[in-house]
Amino acid sequence: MNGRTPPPRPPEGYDPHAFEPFAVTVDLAVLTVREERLHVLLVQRAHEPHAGEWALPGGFVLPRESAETAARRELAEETGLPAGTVAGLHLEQLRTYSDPDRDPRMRVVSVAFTALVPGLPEPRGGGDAAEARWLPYGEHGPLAFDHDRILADARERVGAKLEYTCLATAFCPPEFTLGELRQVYETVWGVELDRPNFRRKVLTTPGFVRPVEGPPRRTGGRGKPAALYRAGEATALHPPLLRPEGRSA
Amino acid sequence: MNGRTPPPRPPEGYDPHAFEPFAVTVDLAVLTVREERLHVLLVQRAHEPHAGEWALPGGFVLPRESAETAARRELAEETGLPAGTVAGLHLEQLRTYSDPDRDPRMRVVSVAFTALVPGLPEPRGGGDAAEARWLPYGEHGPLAFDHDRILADARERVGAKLEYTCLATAFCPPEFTLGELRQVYETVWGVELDRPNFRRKVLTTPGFVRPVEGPPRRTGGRGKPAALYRAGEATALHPPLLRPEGRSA
DNA sequence: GCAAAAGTGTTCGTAGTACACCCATGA
DNA sequence: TCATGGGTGTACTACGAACACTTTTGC
Repeated sequence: MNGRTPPPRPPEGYDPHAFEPFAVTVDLAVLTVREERLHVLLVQRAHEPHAGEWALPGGFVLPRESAETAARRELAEETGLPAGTVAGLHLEQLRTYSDPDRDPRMRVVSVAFTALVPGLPEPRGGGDAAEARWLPYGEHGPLAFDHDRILADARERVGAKLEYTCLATAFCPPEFTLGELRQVYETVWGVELDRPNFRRKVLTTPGFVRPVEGPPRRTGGRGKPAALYRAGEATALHPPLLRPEGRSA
Repeated sequence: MNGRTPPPRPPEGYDPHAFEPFAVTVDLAVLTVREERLHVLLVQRAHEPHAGEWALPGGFVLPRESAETAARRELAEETGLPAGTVAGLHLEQLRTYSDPDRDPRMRVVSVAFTALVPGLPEPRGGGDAAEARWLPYGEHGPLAFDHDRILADARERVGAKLEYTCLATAFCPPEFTLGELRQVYETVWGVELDRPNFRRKVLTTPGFVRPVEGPPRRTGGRGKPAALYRAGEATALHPPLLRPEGRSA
């Protein structure tokens, strides 16, 4: 709670400095879609424990910061993106991991976030990480700490949220084609979607996307140029866009 | 993160005792349905700050506990339910609240949980709370700290989860009628559902409920006795059971 | 012309909606 | 007997699934 006076149940007369304190950190599962594959932003650890292993970016929450603020700050530092850009990114709290033994050094409670980013801003390994890179989801060895678990939770959450929210546009640049949007669903879900039906579904959902007025069109390689759209004002999808397995399972 | 070595970005050479530490607590939004209304378990605070005000039950996470463990322990203490019963209750992490100023005394990060309980085990105000009571959702003044926000988040989450999970059975006793199950949906969503359609939907969803073999029937007052069911093995609802507003909004 | 992707149209089946109606019980 | 809630049946409608077909580009 934080409810009753600090002396809660066990320590009668709670002294903040009395016993080993908790550290609070944030971990970031930063996902993007590139080359028809889901990619994760990972950093290579410079120090023990788990030195040399890949891990999720993140860091300590500062004394006067909320976890959300800390997450955005870390994201900006790790990716090298300008603060203004980071401020607009979709960042969402995933859950908190609090196993007493998840970090061998001390008691660390970590608030995990999921961030969805569009383009492919190649990270510049900044900060204190030895290296930061986009790696295809699953094509990295086991991650440090319990980060495999966090990453799996993030992927599952994102997949589920695509069904009933307009979240997919967070993976796309400001202006995108319906083909690109469909790519997001197909990549995250690992399925193929019927193009005509997907198009109808998206266009008939009020507020999901908004056509860009000027008739600019953009080519995605070869084929007919596609109309451009922007994200609409809606956040929820009613009715939802279920993954194909949902119908059979 | 918990990623790199303790000295993360800011504190060069992280000393756990160097500056004011974080305290980590759990807050519990314990919900139940009784008398066709959604009820919340609240405790009356015994000490400052917010002495005398209602608050969500909860408490500090102990040094060797995970947040989940702490939540179950607190739940058992506050409700007076036997540990075995509490072990089987549906407990789910909601989110973590980390605003630096949410507790005036010190820096407290709280992991909030939602618990869904069936019957009406009248709490015995145990523990250190002055009093613990079930109060109808909304019929309590403003809660202490940011507990109004937590409670609202919990209700919203539960309402949404009823749509695509089998969570509703967590509000019911081990054996229940379809009328009782429908009551859960109607109470949480605040709508009326068509009885015949609800029945079909539930019965045709594989694994949602399982009929109790022996033809025991139970009366819910007057009217025809209803068949009894138990929760099935399924956890997800495919396709979902959308709230009526979902179709029009 | 051919391949590839966008965009339009149509058919079909499933599932949700809105009812009407019968059944079993308590007062 | 009536009120109340359980249980069954049915017609209507909406929406997703599947697929045929046209259009516009690059090679």
